[in-house]
Amino acid sequence: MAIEHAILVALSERSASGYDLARRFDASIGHFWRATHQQIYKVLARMDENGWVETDAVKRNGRLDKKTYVITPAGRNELLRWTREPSASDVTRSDFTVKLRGFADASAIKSDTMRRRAEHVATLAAYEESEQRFYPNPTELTGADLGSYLALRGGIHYERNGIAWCDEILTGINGAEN
Amino acid sequence: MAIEHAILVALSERSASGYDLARRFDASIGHFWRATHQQIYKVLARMDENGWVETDAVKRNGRLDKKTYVITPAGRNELLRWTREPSASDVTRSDFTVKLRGFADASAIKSDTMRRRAEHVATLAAYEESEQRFYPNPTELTGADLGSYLALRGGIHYERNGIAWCDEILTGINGAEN
DNA sequence: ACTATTTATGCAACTGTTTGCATAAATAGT
DNA sequence: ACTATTTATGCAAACAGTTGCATAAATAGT
Repeated sequence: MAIEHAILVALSERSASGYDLARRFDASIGHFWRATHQQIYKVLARMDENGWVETDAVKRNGRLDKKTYVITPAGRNELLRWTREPSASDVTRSDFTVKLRGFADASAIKSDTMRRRAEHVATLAAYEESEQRFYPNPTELTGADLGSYLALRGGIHYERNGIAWCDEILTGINGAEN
Repeated sequence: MAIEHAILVALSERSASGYDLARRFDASIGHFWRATHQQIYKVLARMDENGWVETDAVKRNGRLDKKTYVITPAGRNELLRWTREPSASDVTRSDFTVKLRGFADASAIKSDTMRRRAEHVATLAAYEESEQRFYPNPTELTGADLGSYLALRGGIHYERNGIAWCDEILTGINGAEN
């Protein structure tokens, strides 16, 4: 009930092959919804049966056809229907929080926290670069551009928050050592 | 590679039956790892085979035995081994972010955002109450208590961040309407 | 020329998770 | 007394997602 919709959003921005979609999931959409190419191909086939997407398959002698998927009116309709449903609250399945709560090895948690902090810093830098590059005038955005911008802002908030939490964890662990 | 560990953490705090665990997952651990009772029973059986937990089954004539699960030394060992592994970065599968990015219906997104904001406010209030009640002197915490406290702090950060993002989304959408 | 990577698609097997169903005693509410 | 809820466990089917494998042409690097 969900990767379908992520694919519909991607295809509503621009038509793409399964391969293209896999790369777009790796790049931007993957920040909030990861998917492998195998999974994408499987789901695309199902969506084709549902009539949410159409494909113009290009024969390539010997090889499997190259298919570009296009969202259909029925697909846009489904996207709209789903958008109007209240969204389920996202339960972050957090390995790290489980680990922290268990607190089985303080020094291992400390180094893992430092590693994660560095990841957050790197991702934040990438997001902020995108923000500057693609959205220099955020107050003028409308429609899908506004949506993409606000999604990116969510990522920025998320990473900053992650850094602040890591710092608090490190302070807490260091404090307990004395 | 994960619900097992969440159960080990829960059992390291205190032994419990499958039913108890399901309730504890509903209450506190469920904030970062949801699990149904069916899943918990299945995983407990597997963990028993692995020797990570032991059970003292109490015969109850006619009914299924009542089982209390206790973590074994092998279980504690596995918890320690896992704690020392670097944790996978949590990919929040966020329905809402997909929806926001698609931006298929601004007014639906606006009301969904308001609804989510209210949820964040309510959860934050519950977390803050726990914080005051159970951790009045955070600087004095050590070991598992410190871990639980820092996990709770993560939840507080997460909810505050969620509220801030919702506010930004609402400002953005309202701005675009004029 | 040879080699490695990228483009491009997909099946199969496995693991994980959810949903629906079933059972049944104990307890609390009316 | 009757009814509803809570306690307590679990199977089975369906669905979702991951991992491993396979194919093969085009392109880029040495």
